[in-house]
Amino acid sequence: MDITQKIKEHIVNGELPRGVPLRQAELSARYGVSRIPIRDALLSLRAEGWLAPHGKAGVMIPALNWKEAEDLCLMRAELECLLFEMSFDNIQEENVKEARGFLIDLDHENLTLVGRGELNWQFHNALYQAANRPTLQRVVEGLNKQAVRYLGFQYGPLGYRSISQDQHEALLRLIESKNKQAALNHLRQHIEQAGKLLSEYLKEISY
Amino acid sequence: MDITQKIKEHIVNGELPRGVPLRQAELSARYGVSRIPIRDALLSLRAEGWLAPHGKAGVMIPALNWKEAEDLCLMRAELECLLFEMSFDNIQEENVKEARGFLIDLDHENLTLVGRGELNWQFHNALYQAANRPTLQRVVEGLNKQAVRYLGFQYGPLGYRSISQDQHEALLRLIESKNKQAALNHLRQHIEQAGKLLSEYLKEISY
DNA sequence: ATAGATAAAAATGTATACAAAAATACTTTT
DNA sequence: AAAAGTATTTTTGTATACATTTTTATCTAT
Repeated sequence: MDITQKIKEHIVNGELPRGVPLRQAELSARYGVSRIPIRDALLSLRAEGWLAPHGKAGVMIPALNWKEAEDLCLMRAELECLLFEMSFDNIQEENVKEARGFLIDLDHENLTLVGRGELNWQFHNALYQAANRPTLQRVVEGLNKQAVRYLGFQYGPLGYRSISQDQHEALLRLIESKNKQAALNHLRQHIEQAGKLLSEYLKEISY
Repeated sequence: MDITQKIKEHIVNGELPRGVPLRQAELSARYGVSRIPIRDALLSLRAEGWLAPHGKAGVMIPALNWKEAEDLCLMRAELECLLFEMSFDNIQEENVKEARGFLIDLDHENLTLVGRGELNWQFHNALYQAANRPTLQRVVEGLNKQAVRYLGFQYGPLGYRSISQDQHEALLRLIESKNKQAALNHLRQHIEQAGKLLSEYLKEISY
């Protein structure tokens, strides 16, 4: 397994400390590799928004906050709906079938949070494939992968898992019935609702 | 000057070859540093969309294409308007003054393309500062910096420079007169027009 | 005591050397 | 002549060692 993925996992499940600088030498020892691949991982993670600068040269795990959660969901709502609209008329049975496959995988227990986040993205992505818009798709992918950092809350205290699954299934049925406008609205609501739930919760616990 | 910036400069002005794999050893010799900082730069540039994978391990400079240009402008239009709206009511005189400063800098000749792109972003960013939305701002920054790759066309064959400057000045005046809706519309048009011009042009020359 | 300057330490950045993987050239076979 | 397999070369990935920068601790002056 790739070091970058391991570090992500340890960020979401709290095995790595927030707010304090992550030291390359420590990580190097922890993961049993030299500092070079660690540096590569830190560079990538910083570019993806998983790490923030600490001081002049160090990095740290940034605190989760409602504003970021809200921004990520706002952006997802705007861009994913745009992408979904571009895709809708070209979606094939095969795409829906693929998406349903990921939905089944998501029902399994013992998945890591990052793994669950990955499947969640692959479900959505299966529906965007038909848009044939690589750049838009890549940015949306980035947003989804950043949102994974908040999955611990959504699946933990917020018990969002079954709601999410139901909405996903409903979305697939709207696609199959070729109801474009309803599907678009549903997707937007799906994303916005998750965002609201999450940011409200984060606002509460930070007081 | 940072290696990453140098490579960006050489990508936009065509000093580095498109489509073929960039070899770390070559770049290492060219820029007079070891392969480690080169690898760091390539990793960052790939994360920012300046480089694409080539084969299993290499990277290359991707071809410019109308679809990407269009996507970048579509995303900028959606997200920047959102950010600008959040910012508008809190924009201070000082912000406008700062923005005007960047506008003056942009009028100078002998600027590199990347430098010009940087100033262009700083102009826009000065107006978004008041939104206090770091995450949204960071993503918008990423989009703007990717768009720099296309600046060679906009400022070259399309002669977009003076049009852009005029629109920037007009935008500032709309802000000063506190005409929110007009300012929002103007910003959206400013971005969408640039996008259309660019993608139409790219479609033409590729046939 | 506190602020600033200076020295020690710890951490990051870079170079070189080696290992692993990938791409290429070359056979061999059909 | 084309395809598949193998050997060779090239290229990337990683470890170790060293240089530079940054941070922390200590000391001095007010």
